[in-house]
Amino acid sequence: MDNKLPTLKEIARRLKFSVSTVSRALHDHPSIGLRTKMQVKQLAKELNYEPNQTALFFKQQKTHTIGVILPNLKEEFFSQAINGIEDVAKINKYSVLIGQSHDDIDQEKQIAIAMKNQRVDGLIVSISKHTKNYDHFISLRKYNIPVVFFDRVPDLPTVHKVASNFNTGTKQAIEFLITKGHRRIGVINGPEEMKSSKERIITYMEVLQKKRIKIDLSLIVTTDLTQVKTFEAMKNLLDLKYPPTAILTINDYVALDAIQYARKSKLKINKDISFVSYANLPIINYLEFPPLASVEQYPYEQAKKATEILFDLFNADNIPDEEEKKYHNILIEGQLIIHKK
Amino acid sequence: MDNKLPTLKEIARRLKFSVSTVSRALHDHPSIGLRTKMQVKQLAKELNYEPNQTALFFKQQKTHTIGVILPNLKEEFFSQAINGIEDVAKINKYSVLIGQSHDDIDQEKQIAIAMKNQRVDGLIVSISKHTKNYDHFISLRKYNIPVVFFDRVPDLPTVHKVASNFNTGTKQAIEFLITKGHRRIGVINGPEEMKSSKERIITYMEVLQKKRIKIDLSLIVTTDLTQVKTFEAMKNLLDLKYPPTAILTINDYVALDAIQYARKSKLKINKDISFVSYANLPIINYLEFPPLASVEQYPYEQAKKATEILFDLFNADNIPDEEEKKYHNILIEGQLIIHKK
DNA sequence: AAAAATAGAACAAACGGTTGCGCTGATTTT
DNA sequence: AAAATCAGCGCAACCGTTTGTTCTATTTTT
Repeated sequence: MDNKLPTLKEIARRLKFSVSTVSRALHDHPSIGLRTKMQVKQLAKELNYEPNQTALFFKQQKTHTIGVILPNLKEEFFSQAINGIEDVAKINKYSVLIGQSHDDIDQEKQIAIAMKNQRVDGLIVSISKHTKNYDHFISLRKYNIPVVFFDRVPDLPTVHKVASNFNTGTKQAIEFLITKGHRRIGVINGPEEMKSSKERIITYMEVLQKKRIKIDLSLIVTTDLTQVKTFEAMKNLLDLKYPPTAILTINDYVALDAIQYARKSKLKINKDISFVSYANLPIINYLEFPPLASVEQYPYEQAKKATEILFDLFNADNIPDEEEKKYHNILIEGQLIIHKK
Repeated sequence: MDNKLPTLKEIARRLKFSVSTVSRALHDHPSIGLRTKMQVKQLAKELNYEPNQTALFFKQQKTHTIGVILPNLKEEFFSQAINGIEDVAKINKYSVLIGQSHDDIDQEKQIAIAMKNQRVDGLIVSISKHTKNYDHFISLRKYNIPVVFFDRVPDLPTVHKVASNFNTGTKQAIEFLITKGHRRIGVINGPEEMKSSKERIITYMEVLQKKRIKIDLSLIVTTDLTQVKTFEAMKNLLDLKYPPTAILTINDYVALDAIQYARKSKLKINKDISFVSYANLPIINYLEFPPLASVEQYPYEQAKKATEILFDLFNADNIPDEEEKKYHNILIEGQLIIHKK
C-alpha cells in the first residue's frame, strides 16, 4: 500500500526544482518559465496531485467550511433549507458541517463550541425552540466567526438574520378564513419564547379588529410542538362553550396532530372545523383531510439568502470596520397556499 | 478587535517557558514539574486557550471528520440515519460532513472527490438509486479512506456494508397478506439496479411457491420511485384482467402515490385493494388510508452500525495487514409492523 | 566592454502543535 | 568527593503550502 499522497516536495524532488517553484508553477506565477511550468503541471497530473487541504486550512487559517446548526433534519422544512445552504456553499467551493440541536439548548451550545474549535469560517443557525440566551453565538464574534440566523431567529437587533414575514402570511390566512365565513378563529400558537409566536398573535388581533370581530383570548392556546401538548391545546379549544370553527396552527406538524384530535372527537374536518397552518409540507398532498391552506415559508429561499449573506460577510470582513456596521435583517414574504381538493 | 486566538507560543511567551514545555504541561506529560504545570494550565484557562484544530489536523494527517453521502435528507429514512451517524461520531469526537447526491451519479462522484480532498477520515455511503459503477468509492482505498455502505449498498462482496434483510421482512409481509386471504398480490418494485429489488422478487416468488400460489409475472411492475412512474405502474396493475387485491410497494413514499392513484380510481383502500410497504414512516400515522403494514428497516440502527464499523476500521488500519481482510457484511433484520386502525 | 536590467529559480520563514533528543543543575549513589 | 542518576526543561525538526526576499545567470543598455 503506497498510500503516500503526492506532495509538492515529491514533485520538486523528481524534477529537481525547489518546492516554491513547483508551487508557483501550479499557480501560473509569472516568474516561472514556460518549460518549467509545463513539466511541473504534467507531472502533477500524472501523480494525481491534489493540494493537501489540511495544510491549506492551517496555513490560511480558513477551513472553507460553514457550520449549520438547526433543530433537526427530520422536519422537511429544515432538510429543504439544507439544500439552499448546500447550493450556495457549492458555488463558493465550501463544505457544510451539520449539527442538530434536537431543540435542546445544551446540545446547541455544545455544537456551537465544537464548530468554533473546528474553525468553521461561519455559521448558519436556526435556534432551538427554547433558546432565549444567545451568548454562545454572540461570543463567536471574538473569534471572527460570523453568524447568520434563519427562520427561528433571535429577537435581537444586533444579529444578522433572515426570517419569514409572518405578518403577511398570517394576515392572508386569517382573511381567508373570514372570507370563508368564519368568525370564531382559534390559534394554536408556539412557545412564547419564539419570536414568531408573538408576531402571529399581533397580526391575528390586528386583522380581527379591522374586520370588527370581537377578540376572545380563550381562543388562543399554545403548544410546545409536541403531540401531547397539541392535544391538550385542542381539548381546551373544543371544550369551550363556543368552540372555534377554524383554527390557525403554528405549523403543519401541529396541524396534523390537531386534525387527528379533531377527528377522534368526531368532528368533520373542513366542515365542522377547518384548519390553516404554516409550512406547506409536501406530505399535505397525501392527506385525506388536509388543512384548507398553508402559509408557505420558502425554507430553501430563506436558507439560501442567509448563506449568501454569510459569504458577503466573509468578504466584508476585509473592509475596514465601518463604524456603522449594518446588520442584515431580511424578511421573506410568506404566501398563503390554498389546497385544492 | 483583538481577534488573535491564544496559541501555545503566546502562553510560552508570557510565562517564559518554551512552547514544548507548555504543550507537554497541558498534556500532563510526566517530565514537567508540578509548579510549571499548574501555571501553564491556569494561564491557558484564563486565555481560553483551545488547540488550533486545523494545526492538529494538519500535523496528524487526520481531520476527525467523517463524510456522509446519501441520496437526500428529505426522506425521513435518511434523516433518521443521520442521527445514528451523528451519535456514534459524537462519542468518538468526530464531526460529520454531509453531502446529498440527490440520486444523481455525477453529484455523487463529485461529492466523493470533494470529500477525499477535504481529507475526511472515512465515509458512510448510501448510494444513489442509479449507481452501478463504484469506482469513485473503490478508488478511495488508495488514499486509505475506508468506506462503509448502508441501506443502499453495492452488490459487491469486497466492500463493507450494512443493509436491511429484505428477505425476512418481505417474507413476513407476503405471508401476512396471504393470511388475510389475498391470492393475487402485486409488487411495485424499484429499479433493477437496486440490489434490494432483486431480492424482493426472489423472496416473493419463494413464498408464493411454498404456499402453492401461482406466480403471475404481470403482477410485478417497477417504478423509479417518481410519482409519474408509480402512477404508470399502478395503471398497469389495475388494468389487468384480474388486478391484484393487494400490493407490496418498495417504500412508503411509493405506497403513498400508489394509494393516491387507487383512490382516484375509486377503489376503497384496505377493502378493494390493500397495501403493504417498507420503511414505516411516522407520517403513516396521520393518514386516513395508510398501508396495512410496513416493514420497518431501522435506519437509525443501520447507520449506527455502519458508523461503528467505520471506527473499527480506523483502528484496524493500524493492525498489520492480515492477509484475509474481512469485509463486514451486516444484515439488520426487518420487522413487519402492522398498523392498527 | 562594463554596467544595468531582467527573467527564472532558490532560500527561508511562517502557520501551531507534537515529540525525540539533548542539555543542565541538583540529588543520589558508591 | 567523584560518578551516576534523574527531574525538569529547551532545542529543533516536522507536517505541506504559500510568499517575500534573495540569488544567479543571461540579456539589454550605454
